[in-house]
Amino acid sequence: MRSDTDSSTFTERARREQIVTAATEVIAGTGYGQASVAKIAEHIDVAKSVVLYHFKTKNDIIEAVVGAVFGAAAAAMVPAITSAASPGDRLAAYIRSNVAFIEHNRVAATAMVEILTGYRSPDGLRLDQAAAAAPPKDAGLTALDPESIFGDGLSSGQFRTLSPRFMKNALRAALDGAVWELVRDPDYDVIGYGEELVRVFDLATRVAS
Amino acid sequence: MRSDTDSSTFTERARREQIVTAATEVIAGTGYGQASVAKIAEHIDVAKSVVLYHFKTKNDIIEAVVGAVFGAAAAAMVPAITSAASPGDRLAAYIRSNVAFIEHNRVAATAMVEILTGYRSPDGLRLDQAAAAAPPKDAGLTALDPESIFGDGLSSGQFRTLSPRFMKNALRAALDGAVWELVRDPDYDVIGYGEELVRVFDLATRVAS
Amino acid sequence: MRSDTDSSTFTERARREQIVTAATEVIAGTGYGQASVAKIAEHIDVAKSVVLYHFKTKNDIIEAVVGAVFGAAAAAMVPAITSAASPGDRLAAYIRSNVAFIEHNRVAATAMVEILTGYRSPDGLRLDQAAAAAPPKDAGLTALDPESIFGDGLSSGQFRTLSPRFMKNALRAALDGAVWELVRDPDYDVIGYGEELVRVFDLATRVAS
Amino acid sequence: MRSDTDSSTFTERARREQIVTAATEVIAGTGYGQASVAKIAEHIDVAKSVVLYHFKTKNDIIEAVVGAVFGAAAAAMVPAITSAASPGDRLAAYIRSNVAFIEHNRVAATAMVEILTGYRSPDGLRLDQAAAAAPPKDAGLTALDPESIFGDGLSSGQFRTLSPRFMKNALRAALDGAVWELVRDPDYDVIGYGEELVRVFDLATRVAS
DNA sequence: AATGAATGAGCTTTCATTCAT
DNA sequence: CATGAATGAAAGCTCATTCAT
Repeated sequence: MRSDTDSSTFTERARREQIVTAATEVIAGTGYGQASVAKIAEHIDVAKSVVLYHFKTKNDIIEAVVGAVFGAAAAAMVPAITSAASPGDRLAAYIRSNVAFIEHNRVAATAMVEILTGYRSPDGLRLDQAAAAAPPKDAGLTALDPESIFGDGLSSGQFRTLSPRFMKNALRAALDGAVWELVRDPDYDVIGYGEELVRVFDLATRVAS
Repeated sequence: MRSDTDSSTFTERARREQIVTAATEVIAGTGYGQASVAKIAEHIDVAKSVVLYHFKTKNDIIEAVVGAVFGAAAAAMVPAITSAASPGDRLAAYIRSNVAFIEHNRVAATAMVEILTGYRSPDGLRLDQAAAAAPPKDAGLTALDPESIFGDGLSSGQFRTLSPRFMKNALRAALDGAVWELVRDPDYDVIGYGEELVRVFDLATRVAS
Repeated sequence: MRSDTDSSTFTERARREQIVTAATEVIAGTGYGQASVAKIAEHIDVAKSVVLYHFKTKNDIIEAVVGAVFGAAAAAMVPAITSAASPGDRLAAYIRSNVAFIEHNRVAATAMVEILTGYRSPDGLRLDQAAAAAPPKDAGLTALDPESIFGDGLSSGQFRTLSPRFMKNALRAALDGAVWELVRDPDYDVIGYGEELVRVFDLATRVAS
Repeated sequence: MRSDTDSSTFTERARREQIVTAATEVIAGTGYGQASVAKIAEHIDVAKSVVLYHFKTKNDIIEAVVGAVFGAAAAAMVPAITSAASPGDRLAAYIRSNVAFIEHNRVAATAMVEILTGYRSPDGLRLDQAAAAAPPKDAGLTALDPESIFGDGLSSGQFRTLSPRFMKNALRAALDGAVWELVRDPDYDVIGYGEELVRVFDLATRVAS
């Protein structure tokens, strides 16, 4: 259980992955507050200690889950977004790739939102607040901040006069809301919802004709 | 120890109200997960038993908080909404009255979203899922379901062709998102955010000219 | 379980006393390291939670034990010491009252020494190191510091030239050693040992004739 | 994995020695209670299993540490003591060689007292109690029992009438106390303390003139 | 109406030890 | 020889809930 980066066995990596998956499923299934190390262990039928052998603290597990989901989301979304030319196309690509990710990764997406709303660091901070004090993220992630898309559209005159921050907040909330809706109704048409969002934000950003 | 509305003395009602207020503040302050009965009791400097004497279980407290906040929101929003004539005006009134409520009832609004995301019934259900199986709500609350506004606008031809459910989901998510943003940044301009939302949904519902 | 000073019920005080006694016995019997909250509770046949209901943390229990034993020791020793006139008499009174206390409070004395050697604060400090940073103790306790006795004898010329600190260290170690010896051999003649110590320190402090 | 002395390769012996040293340092540094097998292994950057491969149980490690320290102390003290002619000289040599050992082997001495006060065998016995039931020690160690020195001085009339056992207890306690003092204050003048002890025990054993 | 006391279930975490490789 | 993996036992602690007064 070295914490060095390279010295991980195959078995080790497999177990970690298994635990992260289990944690994701338990969090998505029972909510962040109810997800205990014991439940995660039970989920894959190993002793509680096995989980803590591979992760040391519950927090480490959560961080691993967040990293995995965020990484997967970025991998799925960034290419789609960066290949779009205009801010309008980028916005549509952002929305479509995000709902596509949600549709194809329901459990992961649900776990993510659960963590985002339920997690508190020992100091009482939320995940995003705790992350705000973190080192500068890698450049690719800028593509994942819709505020920059709205900013680009505004400064290039391709969007109407709008507040990038407000628009970004509304968009992120609407997208995260898709996950909650999916939890309520497993047959929810997330893709259709996404298309409606594309239309809404297209109409809402256009310059008056 | 009646939870029914009748047969309650004045003292009884006062205490319950006090406890509900305390619970609201504690939940908003520390998050749903960290809000224990003990902390609520401590907040108003009474014994833990006093709280459970008046409410029997923690879930009862939560439900009372939800009822109180929901009632207050309805009282603030319904008049504004029903006094608007067209669907477009009703939509704007809905948004404006909602952000106004959030702005003037930060604590209550925060507690509400905390509960919405953090609460699970003994069977693992969320509050909204649990409420879905509840008796039909009173008629006035229909005004509070934005889906009907979008439906009206659609059928009367005053709105473009759109999906009332998707639009409602997007709007509710955007409005709930304002609360999270307020939690992150106490100086967040919720009213300004609401005005941007009014614009967005106006542009996004208009029939093409 | 108010933490206010006065508002303690009779039952409350009785239980606390019972728990402190139990803790003292368990510590003396099994050593500080082995004394768990569970063992203390089991010792008086109550649930573990009962103990933590009355004391909140294990540390609080230890502090209560230390306070009780130290208080009892002070009550037994201070009068004897202060009623002695000369430094020589005070020294003898110190030794005799201390071994008498040990003889009549074997369990408490053992627990005390166990704590003194085994306890570590969360920061890794020993009890005496942690206490060193505490507010000035009450005046009566000065009598309990043998260093002052040696200092008085030295400055008044009634003792030979000696190092008060070294003498105090030797004396305290010799007295604490009596407790360890008593643990090894329950029939150990502590009083006799004390008399030999009185002789040793009399001979070792006299001015050369 | 032999714990016997024979049939051990060079590597084997080297590892055992390394582990014993590590254990000594960890115990001295963090206290007996906090010294885990994991910490010992980490201290020399090997896997926990390596430690337990060479020692089988934690108790075995402790015993090895005790044996090593005791052996080193004996090697340092016995020659000095046996080369002294009279009981009085032997006593002084005993004290001086002991404090010298402490001064030059702070870590080992600290570990020793930590173990002496903190260790309990599986049956709850202390190390000395457990050792009491052990086979007769080798002859050289008699020199290390100060009781024999006091006994000799008494029977040869070179010491005043005294109780060899009480005197031995007082002396051992005073010497062990030096280690605690050194832990509290790394600058403590152990040698000076030893000289004071030599004086004290000289004055306290002399026949009245 | 109020509350002190008690309790069991559950939480995260540490640890010595076993075992297969 | 060495080690990664697994595990049960136990630790300190929190909490909702029950009960007698």
